[in-house]
Amino acid sequence: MRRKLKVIFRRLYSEFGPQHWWPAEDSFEVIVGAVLTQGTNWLNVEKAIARLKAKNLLSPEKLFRMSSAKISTLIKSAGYHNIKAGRIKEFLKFFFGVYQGDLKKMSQTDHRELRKLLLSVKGIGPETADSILLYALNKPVFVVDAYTRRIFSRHGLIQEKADYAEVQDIFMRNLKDSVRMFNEYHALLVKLGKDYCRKQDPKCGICPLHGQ
DNA sequence: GACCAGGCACATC
DNA sequence: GATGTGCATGGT
Repeated sequence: MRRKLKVIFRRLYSEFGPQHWWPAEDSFEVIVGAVLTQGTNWLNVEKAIARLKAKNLLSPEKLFRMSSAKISTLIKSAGYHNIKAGRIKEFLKFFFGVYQGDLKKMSQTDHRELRKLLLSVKGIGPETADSILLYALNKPVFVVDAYTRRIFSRHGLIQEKADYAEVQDIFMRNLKDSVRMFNEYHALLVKLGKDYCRKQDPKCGICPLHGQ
């Protein structure tokens, strides 16, 4: 598996090149984006982020002071907006309650401990927590998403219903503890997923991993 | 109009 | 513990 994971990475990297993830200007934007993208097309997330930015409201302090109802109207394009507004507020309550809204302070917590804390926030599950850890705070955790599962199960490398921790373990046991590698690998899987491995994509059989 | 998208919590069996 | 369902907009 170790070798296979490396071969797949090299194949994807030579096909698509560096992905420069996460597509955001700063860490807080990553965090908001990580919540907004839950079960949602990234294009719809971008619209919501753009709206927050246009109104100069994409800051921890401003959103912390804002009502959920108000946040909800601003992020409408991202879908599930009532739910997600509440989730953003829940995160901010935790963030200000424990770290006074200071990203540096949060980043100083051991990442395994921080992962547990993030998972205790209602609305933050494993993928969102790991996205925050890896892409906002540069911690060495591998992010598993729907594309990762679909791609690897279609290529016979994992069981279709393998759970999150199981899939994550495969990557983290077999790859070096490298933030840069985890960052790029996940981003490349999403790229492959979007281009070739959507739910009923006829191109799936001719993706760049075919035959690997 | 149908189907899908970078999840998660909660109910029910 | 597994499986199903609600949450919702916008693109293809």
